[in-house]
Amino acid sequence: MPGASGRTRTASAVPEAPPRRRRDAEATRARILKAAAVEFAQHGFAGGRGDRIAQRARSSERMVYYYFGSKDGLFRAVLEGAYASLRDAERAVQLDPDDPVRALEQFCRFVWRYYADHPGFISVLNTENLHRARHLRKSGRLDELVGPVVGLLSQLLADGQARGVFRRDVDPADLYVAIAGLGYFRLSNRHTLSAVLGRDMAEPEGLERYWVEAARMVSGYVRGDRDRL
Amino acid sequence: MPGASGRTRTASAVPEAPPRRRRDAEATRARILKAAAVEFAQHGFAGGRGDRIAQRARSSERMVYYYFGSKDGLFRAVLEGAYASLRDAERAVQLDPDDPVRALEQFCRFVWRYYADHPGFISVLNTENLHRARHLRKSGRLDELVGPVVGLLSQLLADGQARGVFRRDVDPADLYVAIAGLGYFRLSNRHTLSAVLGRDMAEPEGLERYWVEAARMVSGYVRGDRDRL
Amino acid sequence: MPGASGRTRTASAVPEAPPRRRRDAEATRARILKAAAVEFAQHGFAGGRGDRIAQRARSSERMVYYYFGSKDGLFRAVLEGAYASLRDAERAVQLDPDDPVRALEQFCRFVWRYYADHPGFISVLNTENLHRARHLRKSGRLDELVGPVVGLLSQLLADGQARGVFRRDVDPADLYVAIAGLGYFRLSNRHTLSAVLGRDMAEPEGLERYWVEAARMVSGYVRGDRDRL
Amino acid sequence: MPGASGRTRTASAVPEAPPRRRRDAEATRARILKAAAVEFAQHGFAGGRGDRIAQRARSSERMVYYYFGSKDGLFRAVLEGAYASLRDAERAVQLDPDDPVRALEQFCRFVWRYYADHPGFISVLNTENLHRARHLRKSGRLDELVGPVVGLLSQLLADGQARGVFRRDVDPADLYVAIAGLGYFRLSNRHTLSAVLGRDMAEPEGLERYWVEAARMVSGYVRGDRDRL
DNA sequence: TATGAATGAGAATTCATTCAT
DNA sequence: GATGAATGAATTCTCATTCAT
Repeated sequence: MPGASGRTRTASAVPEAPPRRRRDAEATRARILKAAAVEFAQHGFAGGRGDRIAQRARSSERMVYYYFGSKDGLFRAVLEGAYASLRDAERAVQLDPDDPVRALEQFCRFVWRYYADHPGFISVLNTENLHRARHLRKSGRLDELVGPVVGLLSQLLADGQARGVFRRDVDPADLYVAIAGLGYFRLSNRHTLSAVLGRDMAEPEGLERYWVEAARMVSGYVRGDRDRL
Repeated sequence: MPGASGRTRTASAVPEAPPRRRRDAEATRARILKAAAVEFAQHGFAGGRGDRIAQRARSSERMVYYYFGSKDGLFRAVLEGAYASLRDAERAVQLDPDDPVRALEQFCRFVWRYYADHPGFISVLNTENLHRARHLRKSGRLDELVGPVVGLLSQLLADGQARGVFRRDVDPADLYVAIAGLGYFRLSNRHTLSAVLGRDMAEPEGLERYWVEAARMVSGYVRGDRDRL
Repeated sequence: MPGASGRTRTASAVPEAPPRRRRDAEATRARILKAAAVEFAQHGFAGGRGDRIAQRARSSERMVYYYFGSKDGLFRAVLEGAYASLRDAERAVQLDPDDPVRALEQFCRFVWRYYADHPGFISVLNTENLHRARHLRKSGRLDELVGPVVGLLSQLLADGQARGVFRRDVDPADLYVAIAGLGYFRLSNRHTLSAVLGRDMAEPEGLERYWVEAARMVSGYVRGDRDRL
Repeated sequence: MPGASGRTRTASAVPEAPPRRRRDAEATRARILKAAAVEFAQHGFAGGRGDRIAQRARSSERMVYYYFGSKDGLFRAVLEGAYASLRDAERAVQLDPDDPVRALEQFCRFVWRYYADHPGFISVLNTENLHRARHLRKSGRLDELVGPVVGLLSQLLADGQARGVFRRDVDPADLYVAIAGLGYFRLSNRHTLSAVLGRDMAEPEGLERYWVEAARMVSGYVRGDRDRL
């Protein structure tokens, strides 16, 4: 658990240990949220257990309710956190401004790598979809959270179109869904796929090879002047 | 349940006999299985409730245990049923034997339509992945169930390659994953996507438009001689 | 606890011990209901504890939910039982058919004695009124439960009026409320009254003396030709 | 709270001083007490919630404990307030000193109207009786609070007896209980009575009609020389 | 005087499962 | 083959209250 390592009881001489604030509400809340993210990612919403969350957060079940009100409230906070993290990452993406083709590949890579690096994100999204997005719809912070997602891709597309390297009849949202799907499914369903195909879907080399081909697929499609099927 | 139908004693000639006990048992079992499929699809494994299953099956919780032993056993049966249904559908697919390009599109369409027509399949797979495929691995019927999935696509690819219309460096399993992902993700995550993108991801016209483009993407890639990105 | 006395483990020779039926659902249910009546009478609805009920019923909390579904359901059952008991008692009252004045006094005595003999009835009614009769209104068995209450008094009044011994302008329902109030309040509020008046309101002699006067009050009023105040 | 008002330090001459702290404290305390009275009247003691009280008082749960020490202490304060209010109202009653019969009716009317105007009083008394008057007995202010209640009626009775219009064998405490019961029960049990009798027991016209008859009943009884039943 | 953080104990209710016939 | 009764162990959530500043 990152951040948890430095929390020693007696203030040691180690200077980078942050001075534990009074009765550190923020830290307690954050630990609970983090623990909940792990728990829900591992077990889903219905399978997520309050006592395990409390234990992992080195807090009590009571505190979970103190800060988040209910299991639903807690899950909503986890979900919002997941979207907020993605948004923050998106804001930090660097896309080559001079080469739309390269930028598109960078975009794909960013999205796919994000999925690979954040298995909890996938799991929480799947769980939320099982619940027909009811937590998300109750959130109120939706607009704030969703961020640039498609915007980034739209710009990129427009840029490529202006430069004449991308076809003009591509719907940005649909393209986004396609790109996401190419990366998401393989990881989301890696356990059943691995069982069925007899090959570990998350294994780095295989994943890299897949991403290369997937990027080719996307790129070819977006540039794809000639293909009429 | 496939294969279960033939388990009746050779039907006697007496027509006015009341529906045989054996039949009732099979029917009860089938109703429970069906109800469980719906329940697990709607609520996941942990969220699935025995009493609701019993009620929907017009049976009792006791019978659920009588026939399936445990909740895990029941879920496994549901999962096996889901794979068996897909396998049966796959066996029935008709692909144009003379036109690999067309056959590839038919293949994509089949897969995607299957997902659209069987939302429970998606949900149960997601649930099983949350559980790291533990039911599937315990199944024992895996080989029997998985069926031709990739085989079909491999053949198709080989055919197209032999005819010189498909590139030769395509990994069938990876292509399968890509195709599946293109169709799966949009439906699997339709609730969060709909909330975020403000557009119903499962709406028929939008879906059709998306499939057209996705098929183009796949087709272009597989044929895609020239594109080196 | 009536009925509980004979429940010996090994069937003794005592013939009046009812043979404990198989896994006696009816008896278990009845024990829980009885225990709940005591608990709610002592502590009200909110103050009533499931574990105490289970313990007193020599059963488990789980069984409470098995038979009554919820705390509200249990309270409703208790309430219905309370009304049903009153109704049964009312049905059994013997009023002098030849002397309305005497019958009226018998009626009062019956009502008041019922209150004195069933402190739990008073307590449960008070609790239900605190809850604005929400359980009663949800009951569905209301008509069946309420029974002859006012009917009995109406008849009695009509009889006395026909014989010329009762005044004609008496509203039966209002008279019922007055009679009930005269007996109910003293017992319902006996603890605060006892504290304030420094005298035990439920003490038999005092109660008897009070009833005599209260009956005089009612009787004088109903016969009370002359008094115009 | 009576007597609490004079606790400010002798007001300084500085007029532009912000509202004094002491005053704020009193006001907060008063708001909490008021909110608690409403809460306990609505939900009883066990059902009364500290957070709702705090919210209604625009204060915090912490303050409730700050001022009243415990839930029991708070309820005791509410109860004492209820009795104090009744006592104050009793002190202000105007009874016709020249006409005992009229005075008796005025007394009844006062008591009954007080109940009708203070439903919270009834509810809190019922709650306290459920708790066998334990808060009242712990109060210590009992004598101070109970006030003239029966005294007033005793005097009235004595006066009427001296004038020869009231019978001499009436016990004042019992008469008080009878009068109170006549008015109390109808309102205390109005929800169940309304459900059972199908008529709103608190509806003004019906209530007035009832009171007229009840007063007749009391008056006839107290004057009631002749009636020997 | 005031308050945000924290909490142990316990509340109602549910879950998957087994017993006994 | 079928079923009603029963249940131990959670599980979510609440309650009244205290701590630390």
